[in-house]
Order: sequence, then C-alpha cells, then structure tokens
Amino acid sequence: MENTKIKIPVPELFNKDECLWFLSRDFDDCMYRVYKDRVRRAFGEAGSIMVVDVYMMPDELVLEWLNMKPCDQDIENVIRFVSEWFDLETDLTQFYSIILEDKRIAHIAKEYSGLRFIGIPDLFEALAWGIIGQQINLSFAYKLKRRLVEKYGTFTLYEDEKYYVFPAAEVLSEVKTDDLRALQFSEKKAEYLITIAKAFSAGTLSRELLQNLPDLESRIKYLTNIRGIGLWTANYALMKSLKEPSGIPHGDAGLLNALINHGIIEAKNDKASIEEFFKPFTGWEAYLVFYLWRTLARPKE
DNA sequence: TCCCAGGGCATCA
DNA sequence: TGATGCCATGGG
Repeated sequence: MENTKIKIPVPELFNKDECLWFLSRDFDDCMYRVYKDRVRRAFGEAGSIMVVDVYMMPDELVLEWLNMKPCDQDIENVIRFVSEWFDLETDLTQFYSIILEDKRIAHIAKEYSGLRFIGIPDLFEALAWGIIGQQINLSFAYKLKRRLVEKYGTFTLYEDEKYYVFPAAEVLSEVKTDDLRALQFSEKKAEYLITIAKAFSAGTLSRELLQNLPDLESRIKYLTNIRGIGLWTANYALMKSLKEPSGIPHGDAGLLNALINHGIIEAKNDKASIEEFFKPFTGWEAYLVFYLWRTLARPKE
C-alpha cells in the first residue's frame, strides 16, 4: 500500500535550507528529527500518533504519512500544524523593505531571505518551553525538555525510533514538584510548570480563551497574572504559538546581545534606544526578534 | 572560580 | 515604577 502524500504550496519568499538549518541548529530538540531535505516528527495525541515526513522542496512541501493512513481530519490537522509551524501564510515583502531602511541590520534581509518564523503551534508546549528556558542556557534547557518529554510524553515507535508528542497538560497537572526536581528542574520552575498544566487542565487557560481577548495588551495581562509567567514568557509564547506579530520578549538575553552586536545599544538597560529601534517595525516586531536571534547562531558550515 | 544564560518574584524605597 | 537580591544549575 502506498503511503499517503499531500503537497502544500509554499509562499514566494521561502528558503527551505534556512528553515531546515534553523531546526537543526546548535541544539538537540526532542520533538523532531531533521534529515537532509526533510523533518520527521509525531503529530496527534496519545492513542493515535502519526509519524509524518515533511519534505522541504524549493517550491512546495510534501507531507508523507509513514505509520498509518490518515483520515481527512488527520490531514487537515497536520496541514494546519505545518502551516503554523513554518509560518506559511505571511508575505515577507514589507518586512524586508523596512529592514533595508536600517543599515545596521540590512544584512539580515539578504542573508536569511526566506527564513520563516518557526513556531510552536501548541500553546501549552510553547508556555512550558518558555518556563523551562527561563534564565538558563539553551543547551541545558533542551536537556530539561527532553527529560520531561521522555518521562511524561507519549511516543510511537517507527523504524526502532521513538517519536514523542509533548506531555498532555492533564498528565503534568498531576505531577509533583519533587518529580520534576529529580529531572533537575528548580523548585520554582517545577511549581510554575505544574501551575500552567493545572490551568490548561481546568480550562482557565487555552488558545481559544486568549484569542477571544481583544488585543495583545489584554492577552499579556491575562498571562502575566499567572504565577511563573512574566513579560518575557507571555510575549515569547504569544509570538511562537499565536503568531502574535508584535510580541517582543522584553529583556531577552539573546535579543539584547544581538542589539549590542549590531551597535543598536551599548548597555542592556537602554530601553529608549530599543524602543526607537523597533518603532518602524510595527506589526513585524516578532519577526525582527526572530531574525536577530538567528544572527546569534554559529555560522553555517 | 567567576560570569552568564532566550526570567520571575518578593522586598524595599 | 525602579532597583536589588534570591533562586538553580550547566557551560565557557
């Protein structure tokens, strides 16, 4: 029996190599595996986990279901997920023209042309990842995430490899802080993570709930009222998951370093210069941050 | 050893 | 509102 394959068109400014490179950059992400021209990961939830290859072609993506034959709903769900994951709906033309107006960063429009904003479509995962990543170096953060996913996530086996889906909020809401301390989470980080798991599980926090709020400011306010979610985490999750275009993770260590590297600020507390720098990028702030993060990575080989 | 890392919170003025 | 100290642990 032939595997199911579905083609998805990509936008005009789409650079498959940049996107694949970002996925496989310096870190070991446990949610997918990257190969030369494709990325393989699990979709769905416990009980019906699909393993799908996403082939990155210059002018289209090809989805191939490896372990099962999907129904129409499965196909629709994966297409939507992939579209959000690689931000396939945004026209980047205006973004690049604004970048070119600022000589300090003009190079990023050319060097990374066609790099899409790589998202985290699942809001719970985005918030959990934000909390995990607070104030620790990224390689350690990825280790913590792997321990969490391998202990509490669900997997399916394909060709002797495990493909995990992120732990459900219902599962993590039952976990105790000592369980996470054993994975080397700090006491507070464990407490924050369990708190948001309980909020999702109880329905007091959800994607729909945030989307029904009128604007970015009210979404940030809603999120930062939750213990463990500050300004940085709220903005990070909103930009990575809800594709909030104007999200800026204020105070982000990497962002500040990128701004220093580009001569935009000299001191990390120079809020006025940062605000001035972002001014022309209304509606593109999140993309700009994402591209500035890109400048921090080691050069491509 | 020291400083930093994709922060957040409590405390204090 | 803003500054300061603390938490917690790996990496350079």
